[in-house]
Amino acid sequence: MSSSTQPSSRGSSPPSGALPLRRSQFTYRNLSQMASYNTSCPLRVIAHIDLDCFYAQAEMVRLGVAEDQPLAVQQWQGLIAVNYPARAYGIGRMCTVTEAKKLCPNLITQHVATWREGEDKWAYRDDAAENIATDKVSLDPYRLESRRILATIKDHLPSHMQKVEKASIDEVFLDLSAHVHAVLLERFPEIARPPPSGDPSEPLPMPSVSALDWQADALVDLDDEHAEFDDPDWDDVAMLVASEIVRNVRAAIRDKLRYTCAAGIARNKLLSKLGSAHRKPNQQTVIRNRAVWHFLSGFKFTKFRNLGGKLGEQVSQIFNTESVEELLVVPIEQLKLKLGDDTGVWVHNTLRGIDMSEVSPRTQIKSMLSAKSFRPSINTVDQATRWLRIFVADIFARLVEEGVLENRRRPKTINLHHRHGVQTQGQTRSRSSPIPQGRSLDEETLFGLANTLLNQIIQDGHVWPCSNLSLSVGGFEDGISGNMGIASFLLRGEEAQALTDGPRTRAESKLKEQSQPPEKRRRIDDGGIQRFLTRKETPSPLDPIDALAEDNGAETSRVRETKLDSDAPSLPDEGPVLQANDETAIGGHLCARCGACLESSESLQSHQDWHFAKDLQEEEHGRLGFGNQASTTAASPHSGGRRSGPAAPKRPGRPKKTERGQQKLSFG
DNA sequence: TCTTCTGTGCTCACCAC
DNA sequence: GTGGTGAGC
Ligand SMILES: Nc1ncnc2c1ncn2[C@@H]1O[C@H](COP(=O)(O)OP(=O)(O)OP(=O)(O)O)[C@@H](O)[C@H]1O
Repeated sequence: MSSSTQPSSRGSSPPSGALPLRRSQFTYRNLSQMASYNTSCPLRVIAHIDLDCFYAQAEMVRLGVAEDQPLAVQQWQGLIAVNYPARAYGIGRMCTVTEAKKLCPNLITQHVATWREGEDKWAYRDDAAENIATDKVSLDPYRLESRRILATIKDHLPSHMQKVEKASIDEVFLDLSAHVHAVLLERFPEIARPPPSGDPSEPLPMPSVSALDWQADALVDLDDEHAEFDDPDWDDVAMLVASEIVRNVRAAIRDKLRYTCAAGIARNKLLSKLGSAHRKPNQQTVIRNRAVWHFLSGFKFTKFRNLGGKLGEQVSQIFNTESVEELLVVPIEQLKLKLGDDTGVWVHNTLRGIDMSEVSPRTQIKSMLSAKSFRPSINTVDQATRWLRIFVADIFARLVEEGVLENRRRPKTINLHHRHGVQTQGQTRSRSSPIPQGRSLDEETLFGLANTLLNQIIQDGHVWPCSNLSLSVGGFEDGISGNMGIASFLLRGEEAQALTDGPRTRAESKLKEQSQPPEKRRRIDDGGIQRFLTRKETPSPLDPIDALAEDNGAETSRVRETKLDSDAPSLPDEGPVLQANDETAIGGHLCARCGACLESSESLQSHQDWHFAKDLQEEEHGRLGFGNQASTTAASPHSGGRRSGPAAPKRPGRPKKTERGQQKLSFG
């Protein structure tokens, strides 16, 4: 149990006993894997940043109230966010406004902004709570603040190393591996040189430091008895560098925007997220690899991502425990037997803190929804139509804020959801339609489409009473595809970033983990290879990347099959990934530049365009302070894409990905 | 304090068809 | 591609 992720094996197995000096457990290859964001790199460093009581802070900033002023954000009669000073009074999300005020008479309860019929903009209104029947909540102030915060975070990372995933309105993941790699090479010239033997599998020398100075607010989790006896190895140093970066990012957020946040730094998303929740507010937690087991063993596994719902419930029922420690003794065969192969392996890995999921460099939204619950229900077409106007105003304003009108990135579909009946029960129905792409998109067009959808729903009958309506638009991601001239590669900001990181992003989306209900049995199979080879989601420049990602089978199989190691601290990963045999076996089109195999000549062309754009970008940015040439390879598809494998254990049961994973297995 | 709790208002991902 | 569900913030 403990031993698998324990550093117990740390330092005990230098590959070559003949070396005179103590060597790192990591190799030169491991080090260079950082530069390419390889998900199985044992030196990978991921950060999770979570804003403290976000909506409450947003209101504090907007209103300019003192830091220690208790404040809660009100939505109708409930509280949706409570700041820490107010929590000290025992006020929580469950409280009603009245209860909360009783607990703390000094409490500010700020109602969220609302839309109101006849007004052309959302506004903060004193009488919002009494107008639940006519007002519609607007969460836009928080979305706008979220964007400023995201921009500040990005601004504090080197322009070509902004691997940032917006995980929710107030959370981001950062893959700091390449950034940390660059810093390491600068600070430790001895590892910037090539391996003396010329063999990348040679162990690195140990870091030339004997103790690491973890700053006061970087909270290092305690290790068990033996841990601190070992000198720091490169993974510890990498975490330390990352914690400095994160501390600086947090300082920028605080100094420029006046927001505080919690952060977790660890080797993957799973652990960094648990880390950020561990000490709040306004603190950061580092979970060094050697501390992983100790850190996890105290948890209930139901706190882990994807185990908080039905799957977690199922697991705790079957094994009669919610304790990580107790479940760790269950053999993988047993987990596979009871949960299915994929889910069993996924649970086994997750319990050990193993998570190879990618930080997807995505910060743009994919859909937008505007909704209203009716209490009491509404009963006429006229009422519904008037709500549609408000939804459209809301959505249109948000589209404008997104810059959708300027960009070519516009939604492709519009969807109306309807709930029939009273309260939260009742069946739901929805109708969607394409948004015409020829002409410019305006509010009236959207309203017309929404009305058409409403009429369709009405025609199907059983409409009234209606307890909920929502309008959404989606399909944004296709906007950047289309025909790809060179010009379309010369995008700024995030779109350019998306292109740059595309390979890895796409790789992730294939094999990464997904969330899924245990019940859905995944079929291993069938559509397998064909589907794998022919899949075409978006004809975008990202595609080549997909192709690049395809060849990670070997790694995938290795991981899935047990050894928790590649993501485990004790075993630096050797990646089997060097050969391109999978691709050639598939019979694709090879890129002369990086050896990637593309699905078609068209994909190859796009891929080559990508290289071109990437070159331009690098030229523009110039070389950053790398100690050597590593930066060239850092973001290039060859290293990153091919090697980086979604060795991720796939998530619980989901079939589609599972299929792909299975495919990969058959390849590997 | 903690998504062990409410309800509402979101966003994303997956699945069958 | 369309419509339904689940999970999380
Ligand atoms: N079920 C929900 N319904 C509506 N809004 C929610 C819900 N859960 C979370 N939110 C909103 O999303 C924001 C982020 O949620 P999160 O879970 O991170 O808690 P938080 O309020 O930021 O507090 P913490 O400091 O514990 O992170 C919150 O401020 C909150 O208002």
